[in-house]
Order: sequence, then C-alpha cells, then structure tokens
Amino acid sequence: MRGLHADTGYLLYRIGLRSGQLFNAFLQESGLRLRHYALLRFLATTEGALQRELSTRLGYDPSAIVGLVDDLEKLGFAARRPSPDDRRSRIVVLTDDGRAFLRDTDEAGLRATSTLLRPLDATERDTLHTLLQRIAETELS
Amino acid sequence: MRGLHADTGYLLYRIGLRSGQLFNAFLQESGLRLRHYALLRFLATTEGALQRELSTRLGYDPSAIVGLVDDLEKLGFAARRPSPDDRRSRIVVLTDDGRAFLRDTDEAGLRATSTLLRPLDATERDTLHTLLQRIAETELS
DNA sequence: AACAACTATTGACGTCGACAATTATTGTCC
DNA sequence: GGACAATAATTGTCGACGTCAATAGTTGTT
Repeated sequence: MRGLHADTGYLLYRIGLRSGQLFNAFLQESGLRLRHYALLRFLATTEGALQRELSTRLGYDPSAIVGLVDDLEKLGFAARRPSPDDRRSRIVVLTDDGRAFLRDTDEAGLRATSTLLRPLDATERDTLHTLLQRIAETELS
Repeated sequence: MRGLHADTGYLLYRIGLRSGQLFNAFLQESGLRLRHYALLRFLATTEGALQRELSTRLGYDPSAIVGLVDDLEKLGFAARRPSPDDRRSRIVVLTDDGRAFLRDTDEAGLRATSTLLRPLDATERDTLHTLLQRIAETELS
C-alpha cells in the first residue's frame, strides 16, 4: 500500500493549496487576492483583452472575471473600454496605476514563491519550473 | 515584465487545482471526495490514528476531520474506537471494506495522476515527485 | 480541590469554483 | 430581410472549502 504522500497528484494538490495561501498572505495588505494578481499580470503582457479572452487564458469562469475586473476597476488598476467592432465586448486594459502596482509588488510575489521553494536550490527550482511549465502547457491551454 | 506563467508559485497553484479536479472526477462515482480519499490512504499506513493526529498530519482543521470520519463511517470504510487510556480521544481505524475500496480504486487514482503528468516521461515524473516531496516535507509537517 | 490544557464536536462566516439563466448584441441561413 | 442560433458579459445560485470561535467532556498539574 502506498503512503499518503506517495502520489504525485496529491502532492501537487496540497502544495498548490499552500502556494495559494502564501500568495494571498503577501497580497493581503493590498486588498487583492491571487486571482486579481494573476489577471493584472496577464494584462501586463497584452495591449488589452476581452473578458472572454481572460476567461479562457486564465482558466477562470466568465462570471468570475466580472467580479475581478470590477474590483480592479474600483482600485484604478484596470479599466473597461468599449470594443469598437463589437458592442457586446469590453476591452480590459491595465492602467498606469496598475502597472505601478505590479512594479511595487513584484518583489513580494517572488518572495512568496521563494518561501515555498525554500528547500530547493537554484538549479532544482529551475528543474521544477520547467517540468511544471510543460504540464501547464498541455493541461491549461 | 514577466509573463503570467513565469512564476513557479502560481504554476503550482494552478496545477494543484487541476490535480484536485481530476482526482475528484474519478472519485465521483464512489460518493467520496479527495479529502476522504486522503484520509483513507493515511489510515492505511497506520494501525489507527487519533483524530487530532489526522488533523495535523493531513493539514485539515480538526472540525473538518469530524465530518470526513462521519462520512467514512457511514459508508463502512472507517470506524471510531474508544481510546483505552484517554476517554477524550477516539481512535479511527480502517475497516476491511475500506481496505478493499482502496485496492479497487488504487489504479483509478494512479490514472488520474497519470493524465495530469502525461507530458512527462518516467524519469521526469520521478524528478518532479522527489522535488515536490522535499517541499512537502518542510512545508506540510 | 481548583484550574489550565487538551480532544472532539458544533456552528458561523467568507471565499472559491462550477453551473444555469438572462440580457444585449452579432452572425447565419433560408 | 426576418427568424434563429451563437456569442459576450452579467447575475444568481449552490456546494465545497478553510478558518475561526465556542462548547462539552476529560485529563494533568499544583
């Protein structure tokens, strides 16, 4: 009989939970949560995205995106703009304040991850990251 | 600016979520969920454990353990026995039915994990597993 | 005997993720 | 060009989850 922590899938589940907790702890003072942060970080990579696009790319339900963008808009970190060619869509863009926020909290985010990966050295972290990215590419796309 | 999937902590969070979903999907027909399964699997490694012990080892709140053991007891997979030397405690043990259930679902659990780790070959899976276990040892103990 | 510490339990609360239903708009098909 | 399916955003609902506070019963300490 295998032990409790013998299954990789279960390990991923448990560690993923812990990672989310750590991230939220670091974000606590800003009033945002991991999902907000992920959305901001995604916005930083594009000129602006439809909410539908955010949903598929981040893996969150469309209904979840609504609330997240609401919060970010209230804080002035993101804004909804009307789409010129489709009046159903809104284009979500990162504001200057949002960009500044990302700059300021970038280090804190790295520190959260670093806390979790404390037992691993630099090369091991790289290895882990590469493996995870391979999984993410096929699984979360 | 780093991309969305550039952070290992975030990757762990997302993949961990997905792993939990896969596990729950394969457990669906049995009426159990991931947490029940984890508890059963832990019981299989011991002669019997106090609920307090289950709480600390599994990382679940003591109040959560109550409901989980209730469910498992109702299904006949686990049982509470009075502790001989402390009448506050109950010793939770795996029943024969519970052990049989684990045997039957063992393969399915492995398949769930295997689905997730599909993009990795055998040695890569070993590497990943080892790294995760190192993290789990320091972080979830 | 009094009191602090511990075990299991119950209850409450906020969050999270999944899903159905709705509204407004666009595209398609005959 | 008019009926109808498809799509984008939104709202509402629901179960599961994690955390915390409080309680009852029991043990250990002094």
